[in-house]
Amino acid sequence: MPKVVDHEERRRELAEAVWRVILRDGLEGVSVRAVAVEAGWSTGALRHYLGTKEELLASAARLLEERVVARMQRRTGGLAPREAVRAALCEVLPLDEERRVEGAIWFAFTDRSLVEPRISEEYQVVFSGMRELCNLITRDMAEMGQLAPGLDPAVEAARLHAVVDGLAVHGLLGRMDEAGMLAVLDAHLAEILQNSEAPG
Amino acid sequence: MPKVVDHEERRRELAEAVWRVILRDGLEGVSVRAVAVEAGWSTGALRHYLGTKEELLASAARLLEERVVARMQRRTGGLAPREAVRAALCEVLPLDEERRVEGAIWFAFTDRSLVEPRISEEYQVVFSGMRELCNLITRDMAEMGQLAPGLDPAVEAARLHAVVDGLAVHGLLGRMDEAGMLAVLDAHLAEILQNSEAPG
Amino acid sequence: MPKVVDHEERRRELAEAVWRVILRDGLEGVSVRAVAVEAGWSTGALRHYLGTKEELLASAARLLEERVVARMQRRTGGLAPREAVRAALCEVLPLDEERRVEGAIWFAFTDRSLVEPRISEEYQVVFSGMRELCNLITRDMAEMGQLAPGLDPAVEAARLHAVVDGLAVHGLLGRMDEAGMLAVLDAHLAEILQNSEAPG
Amino acid sequence: MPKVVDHEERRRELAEAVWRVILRDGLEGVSVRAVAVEAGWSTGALRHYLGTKEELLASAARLLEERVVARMQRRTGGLAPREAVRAALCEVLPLDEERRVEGAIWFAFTDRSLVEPRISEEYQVVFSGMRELCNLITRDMAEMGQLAPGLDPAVEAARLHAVVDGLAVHGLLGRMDEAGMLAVLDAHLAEILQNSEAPG
DNA sequence: CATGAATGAGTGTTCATTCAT
DNA sequence: TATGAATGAACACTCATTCAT
Repeated sequence: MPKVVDHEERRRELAEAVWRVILRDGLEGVSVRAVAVEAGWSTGALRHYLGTKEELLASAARLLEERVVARMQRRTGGLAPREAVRAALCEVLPLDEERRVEGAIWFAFTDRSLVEPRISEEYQVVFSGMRELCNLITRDMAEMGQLAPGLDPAVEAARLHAVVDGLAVHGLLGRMDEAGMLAVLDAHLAEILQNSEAPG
Repeated sequence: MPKVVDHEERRRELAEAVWRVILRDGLEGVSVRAVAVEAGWSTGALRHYLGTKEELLASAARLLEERVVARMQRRTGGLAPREAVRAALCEVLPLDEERRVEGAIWFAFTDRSLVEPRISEEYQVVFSGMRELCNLITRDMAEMGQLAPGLDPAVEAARLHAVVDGLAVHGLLGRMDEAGMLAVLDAHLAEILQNSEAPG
Repeated sequence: MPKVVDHEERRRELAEAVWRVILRDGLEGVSVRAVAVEAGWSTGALRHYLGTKEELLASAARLLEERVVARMQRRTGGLAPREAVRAALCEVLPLDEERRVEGAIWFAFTDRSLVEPRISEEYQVVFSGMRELCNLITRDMAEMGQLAPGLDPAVEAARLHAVVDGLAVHGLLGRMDEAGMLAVLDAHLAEILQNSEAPG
Repeated sequence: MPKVVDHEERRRELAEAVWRVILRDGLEGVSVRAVAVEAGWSTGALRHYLGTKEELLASAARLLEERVVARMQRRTGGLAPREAVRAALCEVLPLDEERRVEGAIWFAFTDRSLVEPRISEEYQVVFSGMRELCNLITRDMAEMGQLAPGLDPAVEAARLHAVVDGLAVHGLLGRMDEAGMLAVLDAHLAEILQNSEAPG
């Protein structure tokens, strides 16, 4: 009877090893060997679960989405709609080391997906997930009467997405500090969202 | 008498070869050899003009800035302020093939500068140039009374920059078409800029 | 189960390949590729056993010391002190093909360690081993009353070392034949060592 | 009419440039380019006088002999025989920076001549010059009755040569300081030379 | 005579990948 | 399943040398 191995579990272990390597040596430092050593495996063993370096990185990308989504749910629970929106968006800004690492990985994949269609497919879920979140936000807010009058929810979703991703890029580049990112985000939310505590 | 060679011209040729390689294989695909082949030179010949790979990439980054700035100047001349603003910003959105190419180069360098401080320094001029443009726009508009009331020019410059770069990323990823980008840009400008023809 | 390989054995194989390359092309001719070809391996395979060129050379230097020491022990066993001294010193003179080869290796490393501190460290054991031998000889002879009167054992050790290394150099250069080297060595030993069979 | 150039003068200029490079970057740092830059010439210009790198180094070797001989003559003039002998021999020991550089070059050529017969020929003059000096010393001293009784002038010349070259090697290796070298040299001279002030 | 542009093989090293065990 | 030995091409960079001008 062959040994039973949980492939999915193994892949997650590997993805986490990839992350640790990225944290330590930067994204350029990711090599099959380095990941194997980090995970405490032999180089050959990786091939059973992740055939190529590309898949290795892709698994790290999948982990990215899982982590961000999980953290969003954890941190927006129980919040009022407006605060939940702000909290959710903050989860994709590089406001601390954890999110900076995620952002660097997000960015690396964004770049790669420009020249590698296969990465692009894998990566689509990340982009679409974020766009969907923005759509939900503007649509729900519109339904709740909290979107500023005259704004098109679809256009606003795209604009919000652009603002957030643009801020993330600038933050990752070290050209914008945490306070700066939050100031812009808050200015933007203030503008597109009605003041909810509107009178009686 | 030795053959006379215009070093600056050669460097430009090389920078263009670097661009072609980046477009084809991504920035990761840029190797000294690949650039030499692309330019039709021998590998050793590169050293006369660009000593290291770093310089090679830096020259490609400089070319980017030169081109965008030149085109902005060409296309905004003679326009009214508000139209000039829109025209200038459009020059960094991937609205046609030429700008898509530039955007891909911009993106590659943005990504790379995240993990390579040296690239980061060389690349700074690109980021700073764009940020400065945004600062000029919001400050001038504020001085002309065309910035919407209650907005902080500095924050708005950062927000505008974020919107534009975010749009560029989404456009480059093929997740947003030209019309979409323009719709968001126009929505944004409409919101932050006063209608100037609003007298008594 | 992976192929089992004796790393130490491999390193010795490699060290011997390094020797052959040094003998053929000089130490300057030692390249990772040349050694790989000489050993009949692929370039990449070397990295399993000897990570860098430095380690490659170091292993060749270690082999030198091992061989000379082993031969000295083998050939001085059972000899009377004075004959043992002569026999030991003869082991570092290029008196036959085997010792000429070793001498060439010794010389190459001596030269190289002049300009490369790292090599120098690795090579120290060779120099120190020989100096220690000379120290032992003069000290023991002094204790046995066989050192010529008025001589300082420490200075004599250094002088003996100089004579032997000088002879080795001249022999390696082909400027001195075996008989010449032995004549000088014997003259030197005759001078510094008392005639032991000198009683009443 | 072609420009008249003193080739010999040029070669000397180059040899001195080679020396400066050796002093600055070590012997490994000698490259055709480095020498050309140091001499203030173009790389191509070297070819007119010194076709290959080998010739470049050979010219530096010739300079070596000239310098040592000139210094010996300068520093032994007017000295009593015994002091002149000591002074002459000191000129080939690495007792100061100038002589250390000479020694390093001497050693490099000694090494090279082991594997490159052509260098060997060029280098012969250096070895033979030194051996001849030693022969002169022991023969003259013997004729003057200052050689210790029972010593064979020819063997003693070879021994003296070996001691001096051995000391030079050890000094160059940094394993023997100036005082140590002089102590050994003096011990050796004391032993082979009669005390001259020993009348009746 | 002299230039310096140009060549292309060479350096040590790293790497993703393959495969016999 | 799992190992790690082995491959060989690729990397940036250096170099002695050639040659058109």
